[in-house]
Amino acid sequence: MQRSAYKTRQLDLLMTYLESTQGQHFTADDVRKHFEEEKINIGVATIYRQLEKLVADGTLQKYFIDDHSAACFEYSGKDCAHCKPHFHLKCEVCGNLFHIECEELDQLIAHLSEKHDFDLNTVRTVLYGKCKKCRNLN
Amino acid sequence: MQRSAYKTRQLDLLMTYLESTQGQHFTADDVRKHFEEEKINIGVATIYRQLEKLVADGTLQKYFIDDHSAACFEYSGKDCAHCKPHFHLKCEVCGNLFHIECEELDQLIAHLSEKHDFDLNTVRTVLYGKCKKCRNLN
DNA sequence: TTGCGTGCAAAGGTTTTGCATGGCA
DNA sequence: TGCCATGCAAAACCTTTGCACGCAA
Repeated sequence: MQRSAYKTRQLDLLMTYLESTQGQHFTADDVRKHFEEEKINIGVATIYRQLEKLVADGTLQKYFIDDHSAACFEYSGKDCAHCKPHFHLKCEVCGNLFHIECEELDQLIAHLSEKHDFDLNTVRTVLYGKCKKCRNLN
Repeated sequence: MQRSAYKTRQLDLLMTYLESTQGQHFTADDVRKHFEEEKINIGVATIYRQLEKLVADGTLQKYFIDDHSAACFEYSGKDCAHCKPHFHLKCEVCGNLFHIECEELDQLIAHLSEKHDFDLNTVRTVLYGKCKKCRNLN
């Protein structure tokens, strides 16, 4: 699916919001609440539909955290399209998202491709675990 | 949370089913359907409640694949064959899920731990991409 | 004018919860 | 007997869908 063909008021407002998130994750409901606070009426269906399009065209990243809770989105921005492949580490405890880029992971991509015939999608993949701070808590 | 204090008929039946899954993943609905086929009546609530307890006590692992679909469970069992860290590869095209286990990935775990201070949760983490069959389609 | 985007409400699927009953220890 | 487990149905929750209307190009 492509990004919306039409430039609508709603898409404009949504993009402005996305840019304000500064790479932090948010849910569809966060978006809804944001516009509710701003007293701007945008239907939930529109939010879900636009987010889905933005995920499809790579502007947003979508991933899932715990339980059966809401999906998380992250705006990587336009610049990110030109970045080297990098990974996301998500801490299961504090929820922080870390971006890492290193040779070891490039090797992993090559390894998966050569030995397991698998083309890794680094944008979508999120590595879950415990970060430095949280691994030392208990 | 601890495993059930009481040994009930339902828990017994459930454990038997889990052992039959041989480390393959399944959903709560798979369990429900299994007992439906066997003409054994076990309420959905019971299934969810027992699965949750088994996750809490480490007997089951729980992870999430796609979208807003059902959670996946995996029985690691007493048999250590399935206890070893392994990864999930999910093909974004055909939807197949592959379980892989290899030295390269063990190294990745060590690398993340040592260099990035990150304890990877291999069960929860799902690597997305294209499998052998699907990468050759276009 | 064309057809995509929107809003509303209803439906859909998965999981949780309230409450009375059943059953283990 | 005391509590936990169960079953049922309803509710909760997030997300998708149908449909008529609005609006960009």
